[in-house]
Amino acid sequence: MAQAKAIEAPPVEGGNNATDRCPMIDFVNLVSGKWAIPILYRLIVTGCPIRFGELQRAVAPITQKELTRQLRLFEHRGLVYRKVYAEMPPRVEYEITPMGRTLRGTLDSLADWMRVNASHLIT
Amino acid sequence: MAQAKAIEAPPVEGGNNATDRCPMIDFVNLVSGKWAIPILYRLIVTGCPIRFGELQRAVAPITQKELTRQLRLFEHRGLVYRKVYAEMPPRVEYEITPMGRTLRGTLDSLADWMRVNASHLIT
DNA sequence: CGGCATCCCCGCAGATACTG
DNA sequence: CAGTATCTGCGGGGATGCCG
Repeated sequence: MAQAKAIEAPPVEGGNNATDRCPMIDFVNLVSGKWAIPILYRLIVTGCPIRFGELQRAVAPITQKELTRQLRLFEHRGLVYRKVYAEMPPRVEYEITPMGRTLRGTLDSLADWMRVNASHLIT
Repeated sequence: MAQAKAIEAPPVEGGNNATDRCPMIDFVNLVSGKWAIPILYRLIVTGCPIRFGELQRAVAPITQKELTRQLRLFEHRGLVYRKVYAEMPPRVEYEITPMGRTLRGTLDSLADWMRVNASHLIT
């Protein structure tokens, strides 16, 4: 099931893109960076549209630049919706997409593991 | 470093150590870097001692330097055993620890998600 | 308020060569 | 074969300032 015989990667026909290896590499490429997972997880547990500023406070101390960058990446990859309201002052809301939501179980598991083992790990 | 201020850390009951924030941040700190998760996962699915060279081939195309660095980090954190044989030529074997092994379910889930969704994701 | 633009630092990570 | 040393770059990501 979750086996990965990476070494002798069977030659995939056609111009398969870079996702021919271990799925872990794909995952790291997808959520690389210090803030990607925390942002995603926040959007998932929130579950409803959330404003930029509120999100930033929730994932503090991230900078606006980085939060914007990551959100744009997620939007481009179909993990996050972005909704702009033509108001004054401006309002922008972000929300996890159904596909993004399917990460919930995995990320919960991850968070649980971390909560259990954080105290045993040397920093 | 990423210390800054604990903006609005909700008071957690009991003795509260350095891991007072979102466990996701701890996780990213633990396995930051391009190769950490692939290496760890490889050691987990292998399940038995594996030589340095073989591990490197399995997680190709990682460099020796990076593989050494990550393995040392994992060893220091109690996720990986390191066993040196006084032979000629030298032989060093690495193995996942029981604590590291407990990550299996989480990482399997992660890999499964990636396999399912890789094709839907814009690179 | 959201989000570009700019400047800049530092550490991940690659390439290469050398040692026991 | 495993590991170290050195050089190098690239980009993540922080700080600040301006604009609609």
